[in-house]
Amino acid sequence: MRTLIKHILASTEPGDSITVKGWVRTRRDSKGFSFLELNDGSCLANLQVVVDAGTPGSEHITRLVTGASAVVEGKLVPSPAQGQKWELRASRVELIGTADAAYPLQKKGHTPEFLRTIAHLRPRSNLFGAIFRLRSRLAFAVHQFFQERDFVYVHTPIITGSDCEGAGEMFRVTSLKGNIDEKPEADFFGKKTYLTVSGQLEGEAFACALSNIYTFGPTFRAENSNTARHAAEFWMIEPEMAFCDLQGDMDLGEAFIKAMAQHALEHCGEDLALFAKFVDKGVHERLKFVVERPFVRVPYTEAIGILKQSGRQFEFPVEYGLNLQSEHERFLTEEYAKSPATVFNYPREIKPFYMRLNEDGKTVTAMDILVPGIGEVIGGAQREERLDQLLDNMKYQKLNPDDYAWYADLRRYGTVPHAGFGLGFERLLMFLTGVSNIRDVIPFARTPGNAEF
RNA sequence: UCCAGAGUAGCUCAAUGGUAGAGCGUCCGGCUGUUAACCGGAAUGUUGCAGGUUCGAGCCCUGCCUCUGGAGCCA
Repeated sequence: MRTLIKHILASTEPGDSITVKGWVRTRRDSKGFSFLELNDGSCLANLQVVVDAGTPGSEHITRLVTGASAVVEGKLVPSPAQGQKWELRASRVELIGTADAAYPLQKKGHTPEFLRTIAHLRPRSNLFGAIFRLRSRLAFAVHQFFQERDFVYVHTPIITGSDCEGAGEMFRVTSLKGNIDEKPEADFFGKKTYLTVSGQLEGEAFACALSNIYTFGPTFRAENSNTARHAAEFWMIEPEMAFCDLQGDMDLGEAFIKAMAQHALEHCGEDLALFAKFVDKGVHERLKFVVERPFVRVPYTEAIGILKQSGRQFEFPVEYGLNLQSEHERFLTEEYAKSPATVFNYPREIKPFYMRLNEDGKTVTAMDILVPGIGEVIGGAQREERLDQLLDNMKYQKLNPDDYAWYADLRRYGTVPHAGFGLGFERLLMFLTGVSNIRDVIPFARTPGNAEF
């Protein structure tokens, strides 16, 4: 039976007849025997295997090169040399698949840019193995966080028929050939359909029945964004809470980010250490800081005042009614707050129709959580639960109420105050790892002009 | 989409307008309980693509492509 290397390395005592299966990272030959470094992806560390000349299978030792796959049986013994606690003394080696001289991964470090061009092989590198193990672990943490709080996981549709959610450009889904706009009624769904840009509206429907829900799934934006923080396909987490206001929403967002940082520190130590070494020296301090310190909360109007009085020359103007630019967000979180910052109560005119109008008639119950280095990771709001006001908001934003009839029904029948937010999973991962390009925290990135693999 | 920078060996990078190189990797040999081992030797190029200037272009000019950083849009 196969044992994963992470379990072998965690052993407290030696063992007989252990079987490992994995890929050779490097081989060092000595007179009469060889060292193999075997990795199976279960952890960052390799297992050192000692293969004596004459061991069954060792006749193929020269083909057990970097990148080759192998099965090894042997005894786990304490290593007599420095550098590792355990080593496997092989009693049998089986070459499964060799790798020729063209195998592109060297023992030396590669740049993430180069590894991106071989996305099918990069999970075999230390860095990307670590990133994707952490991604998996954090996906688990997301579910754990919400399930422990009695949130119900809702699978919102990926194909959607509403063409005006206002969250960005959408990808068209069609089975038509030729001119796809000519007869939408002849299309597969009998109307124009798109890949979802957000599960929020559907999430609200379920929150208005199951109380607390969350979604966690792929989301698509057809925007021609060419930055290190945008992808055309990304994973979004969207909780929605019935009987909840903006305060509760901000509390949840803050608790969530803290919980994710805490989880990474507790469960991803070995991989975090690699990020600290090669990606971001301060990753541990940053995560601890986020866990320990309360986030700073600033109303939008106050944020504008802070920016104006900062004495700082900004490239973009700071004025009430204008969106905060990257440079403004960066100042607020990195220099003013020196911690994550939550900005709330934004002007009505720069936010979508579904956000709740405040008593002042000018601002809405929106909130953004900004983190140092990344900018916005959470955008959320208390939703407008008053039917009349919702319809008024649609008119204000020049939207057609017919397109949102079912959404308005949620206010027509048993409406409740409710709130939620959206969080980009990849941006969270960037924050937790220090990795600066979104293409490097998603297995196969989809960006403008790039759908390789 | 806009601004800036960069494309040279498998990778990371050198190369006054004048014969295209190094380190690593690869291959061959040696040495060693080794640790991104070490020592010696060898092979490896349409200098991103297409034009232009010049006696001569990796280098200068024009267009295109790709990548990187920043910006916008956002998560």
